Amino acid sequence: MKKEIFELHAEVCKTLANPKRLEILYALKGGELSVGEIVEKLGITKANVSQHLALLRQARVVSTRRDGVNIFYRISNPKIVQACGLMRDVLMEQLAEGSKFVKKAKGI
Amino acid sequence: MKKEIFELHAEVCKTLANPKRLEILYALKGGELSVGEIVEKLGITKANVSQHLALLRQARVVSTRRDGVNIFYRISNPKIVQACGLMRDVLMEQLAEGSKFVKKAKGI
DNA sequence: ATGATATATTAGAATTGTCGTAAATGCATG
DNA sequence: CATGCATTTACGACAATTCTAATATATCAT
Repeated sequence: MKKEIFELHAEVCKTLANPKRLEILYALKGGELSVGEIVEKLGITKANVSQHLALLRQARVVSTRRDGVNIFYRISNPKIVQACGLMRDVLMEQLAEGSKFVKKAKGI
Repeated sequence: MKKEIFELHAEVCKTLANPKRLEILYALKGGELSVGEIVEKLGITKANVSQHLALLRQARVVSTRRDGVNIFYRISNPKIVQACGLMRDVLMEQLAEGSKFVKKAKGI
């Protein structure tokens, strides 16, 4: 019953489970960008950016708009950004906890 | 600078990017469970559940408590659940959109 | 210490993800 | 229609995941 939901959910997570794709998403947080602009901004190969964008598009995490020669990408749903923000929060808390532990271990 | 953050963030996402691990997480939403209870609840091999739990533990998504022979797992941070909830929302919206499209295509 | 139960770890095979190079497509302009 | 620019696709090499089956560790009771 719910198995398919978990699989779809995992697909979405898989799409977010790559540092370059996350970097692309965060670049798009400020508004839509063309492929070329993303390439320039992140310093990744065009082909590679295109491949990652294809995955993001396929998962409907981003949407596109063509303007002449350029194709502009934008984040489809702000909730994706929210979700990423929460995960980042968790990460930051963990890092803070981590340094606390380090300090504790060092007796500071 | 931020590259490491994106990599850590991707690690967290990778941890969530598996249907069985998501199923485990959702099982733990109702409170802590022992490994055996998870195995029973989800119908996955013990070894496999253990492997998935190891990954979740490593990513600090879950925490453990030993009580005699049993080890109880719980979700470390409620924000993880929140994030998953948002992603699921997006998914549901997409599914709704999808059926709308289907209806449109069929002329209903 | 031995056995019984719960959990964890390991090894190896199959599948999947990533990235680079090169070739291909789409669109605009001369 | 030929050329140039933006983007995508194809394909091969390599790394990472996932599963099963077997083995190992930990705890408790006897």
